[in-house]
Amino acid sequence: MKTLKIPEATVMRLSVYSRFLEQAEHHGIVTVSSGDIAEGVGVSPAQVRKDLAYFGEFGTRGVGYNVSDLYQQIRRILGLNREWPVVLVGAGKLGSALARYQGFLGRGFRIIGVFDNDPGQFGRKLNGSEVLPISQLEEVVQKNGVEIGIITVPAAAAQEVADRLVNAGIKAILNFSPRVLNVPGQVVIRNVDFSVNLEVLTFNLGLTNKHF
Amino acid sequence: MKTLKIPEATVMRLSVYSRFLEQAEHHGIVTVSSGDIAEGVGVSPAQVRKDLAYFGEFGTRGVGYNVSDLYQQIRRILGLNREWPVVLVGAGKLGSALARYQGFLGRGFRIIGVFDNDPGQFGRKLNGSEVLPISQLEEVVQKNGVEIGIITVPAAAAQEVADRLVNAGIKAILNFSPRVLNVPGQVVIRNVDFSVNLEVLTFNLGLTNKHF
DNA sequence: GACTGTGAAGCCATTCACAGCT
DNA sequence: AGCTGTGAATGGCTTCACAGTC
Repeated sequence: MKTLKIPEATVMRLSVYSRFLEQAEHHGIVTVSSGDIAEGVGVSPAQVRKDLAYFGEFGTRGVGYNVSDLYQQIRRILGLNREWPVVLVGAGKLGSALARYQGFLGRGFRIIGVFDNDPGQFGRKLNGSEVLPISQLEEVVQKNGVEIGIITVPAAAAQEVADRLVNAGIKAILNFSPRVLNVPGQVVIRNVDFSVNLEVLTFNLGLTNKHF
Repeated sequence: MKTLKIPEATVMRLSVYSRFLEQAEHHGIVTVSSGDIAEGVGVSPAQVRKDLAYFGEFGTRGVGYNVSDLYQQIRRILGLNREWPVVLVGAGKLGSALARYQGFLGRGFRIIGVFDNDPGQFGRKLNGSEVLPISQLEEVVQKNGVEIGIITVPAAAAQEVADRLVNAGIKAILNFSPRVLNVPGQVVIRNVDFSVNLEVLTFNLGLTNKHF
């Protein structure tokens, strides 16, 4: 089993390519070149080809790529050729918005449980499932073989929730709280930090005046 | 004006360091070493020192960094030593959640206008401001000198909204829609794409079985 | 003794440029 | 002729290792 390391940037771009291809297929386009994809998503054609080359040869020289073939291949590479059950902890504003977000479903993610520690939230309906007490987290995770958890609790509670998710058997966490979380090495974690993103913007806005 | 290029990863880490320092200050800690910061945010001590070195010498050899000094320095570097008015377009679930998110205020961002094209939304109160028709976007942006816009509309409407923001004079956009946006080169753009983040997780979960 | 600041080395990702196929 | 696949070159970020300072 040769484990060639794939750059994370490549994985993120594959996800974007797959959405581009989904659109292209929807528009009835049969074949695209690396240049078409590149233009559509804002990268270089060489980058597109290199990214794909990590995983095999999907195109035809002189022609390009078959849209639906490549789309399916990338979905398979990303692990999207199945449905992924997801639990979400934190039924506040952001958690509720995510639980109702339709974009996840179309890509194979199904939020099967929303948890909170505020009894006032229990039973609230969110897109099919209802808000459950956090005490039921372990049971739901284990009964459904859930591997992915989303954290949308305030910063102060985030580490405790992460520990609990890991203990319940979760293998990957998407963290929306503005906190650096400690998890065991085998657990995959990604942070989506709104303030960091805004601050990259303000830094760049400031560059015009400053001199570093 | 020497314009040394700063890696974007460095800017993102600075934002994380600043939050770590905010916490440290709050706990009454006076001095920290690069190793302390590194441990707190999960990077190497050398990385912390290199990141800071792009901007000057903020520490004392043999001692470390003064917490509140360094905190203020980083805030200045990121452009956070002022308040930034922000407009948000798209008063759906996610937009409403963001408009109410308290974390922004503490870091100097104030959402002064929320816009939508659905008359059913007009007038709804969101944390002080109310939802306005998109036709008033230009006026609010210009009257308040707004430079930052947040897009939380569905994918199909995102490019049109981006064009409109740029036309109104917006200089930086935080895009939450799952779409690659075309904007003029001088406009800074950052994408926060929930699906891409989840798909990086599923890719990594799949790595255990697959062999690339 | 402890810790910063930094050139040099090492590593990783992107771009180039062209051979190879249709 | 057109476009992919890929080794080689480039560029950029991170780590190393140590001189400099307190």
